[in-house]
Amino acid sequence: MPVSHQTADALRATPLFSRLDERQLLALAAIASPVTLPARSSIFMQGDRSSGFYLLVEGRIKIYKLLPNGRTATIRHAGPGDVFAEATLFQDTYAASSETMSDCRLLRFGTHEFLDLLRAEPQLAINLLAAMAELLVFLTRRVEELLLPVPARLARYLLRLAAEQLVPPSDESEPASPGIVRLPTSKRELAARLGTIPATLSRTFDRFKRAGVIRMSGDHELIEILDFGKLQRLAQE
Amino acid sequence: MPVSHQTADALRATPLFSRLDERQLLALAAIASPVTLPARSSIFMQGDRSSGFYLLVEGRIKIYKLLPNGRTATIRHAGPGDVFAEATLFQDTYAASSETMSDCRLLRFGTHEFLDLLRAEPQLAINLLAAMAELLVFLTRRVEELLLPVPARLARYLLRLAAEQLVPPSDESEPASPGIVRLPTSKRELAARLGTIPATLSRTFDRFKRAGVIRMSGDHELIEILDFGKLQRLAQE
DNA sequence: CGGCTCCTTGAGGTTAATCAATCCTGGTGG
DNA sequence: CCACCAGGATTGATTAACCTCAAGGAGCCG
Repeated sequence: MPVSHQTADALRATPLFSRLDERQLLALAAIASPVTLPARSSIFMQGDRSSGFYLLVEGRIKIYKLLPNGRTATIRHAGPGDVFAEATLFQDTYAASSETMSDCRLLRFGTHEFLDLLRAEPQLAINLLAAMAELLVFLTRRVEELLLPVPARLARYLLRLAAEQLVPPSDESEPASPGIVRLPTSKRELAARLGTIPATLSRTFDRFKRAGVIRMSGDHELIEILDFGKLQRLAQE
Repeated sequence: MPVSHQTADALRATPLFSRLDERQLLALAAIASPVTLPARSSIFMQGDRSSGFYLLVEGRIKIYKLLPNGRTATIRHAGPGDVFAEATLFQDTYAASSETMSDCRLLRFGTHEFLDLLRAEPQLAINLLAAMAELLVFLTRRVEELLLPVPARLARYLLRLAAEQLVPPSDESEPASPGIVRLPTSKRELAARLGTIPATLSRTFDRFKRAGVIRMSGDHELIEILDFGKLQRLAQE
């Protein structure tokens, strides 16, 4: 079984490529280059000449921009099944930088080859449009959120996390207790993701704790939400 | 000459629909509904059931979200030739609200009809992808900018304005003097667009004036950039 | 038991929002 | 022609949020 076989499996599991038939999947697999990277590797840098976009098969990555003052603006995080740098299909340089946050397996699609495929397969183009539409909505919300105070941003993040983890793929052990969420990143990364700094995030968590909204057990990545109502109120600034 | 004829003209002038042949343009024109709105009209509201997306033929509009605290987050402005609410093709409600900032002529494309066309015309899908890619880059920059201090945001805005107005369609009288830009919106709208409030914007303009970076003549919408270098430095935080 | 790295806590300063006048400027009517 | 009015724009004083810098834990691995 050639590499492209397991590649096709990964493609099949991706919303972007669902609704494609075997023939189309194989054509895709044929132009996909598998990439494996350890944690904290740079995938591409803002301004680099674009060489294609990526499907994240396994691991977590972040898209960010370096701010002139040395800080970094995290645009978004991505996990398995997510596609990133799609915009590069129509731009000749990357508009942001990207780095793995854990060990990652990726598939890279060369711009030219993928565009050819796109022209031949309307369904693929439409799926990509749908994926980009989702991203647009996400970024729109992101802009909105940055105008809210930090506690509201954190509250919204926690609520979203809770909503996502309520219906988990659940091929895992824990039955995902309603009020308990697991932070998928370090506090440092979360602070960046929320547009703030670790110190402020820490204090905000503390305020939530003292307000009886959340509780943190020994494991610092587990957060129990005690009062959804209050959290929702906090999310409204 | 039916309405669809002048509609087709408007379509032809739009990047999104360039590269389509006559037949395709007419098909598009057939499903486009002309809409005329006076200034300050609501086009759609966040949460409304989506009824299609828009091409702005004439005028200026803004896309914004109402924040829980009463303020509003301006996501972006749009002008003639711009398309907005494209994401709605794949979402069943509008993710943000939209309002005219001046008298406007628009073309509305119904979701269902446009999707049909999209399936039939790969080139159309690819053009739309390109447009969405551009928007993604724009929103990415927008997220980044909101993490910069207000003076840097204003500086970047002015620099972008200057860059745009350097190569104007120039079917107008003024030869677009190198250092003079015209604000396309009121200060109030600009403040919202920059994620701040009029008072702060005013003070920031004042700082720029006192630093010898800009000058404002009698007409308050005209700004002369005296020191591009300093402005660029300000844009870097 | 160091020596990491990550997170937290503390003191202080800066930015920008808020609240509230005041100032223009253009339009209106006396 | 000028007084007046309404809107936006500016300015001022104050407050609150949050960043900065810096010092302490706390866990983890050699």
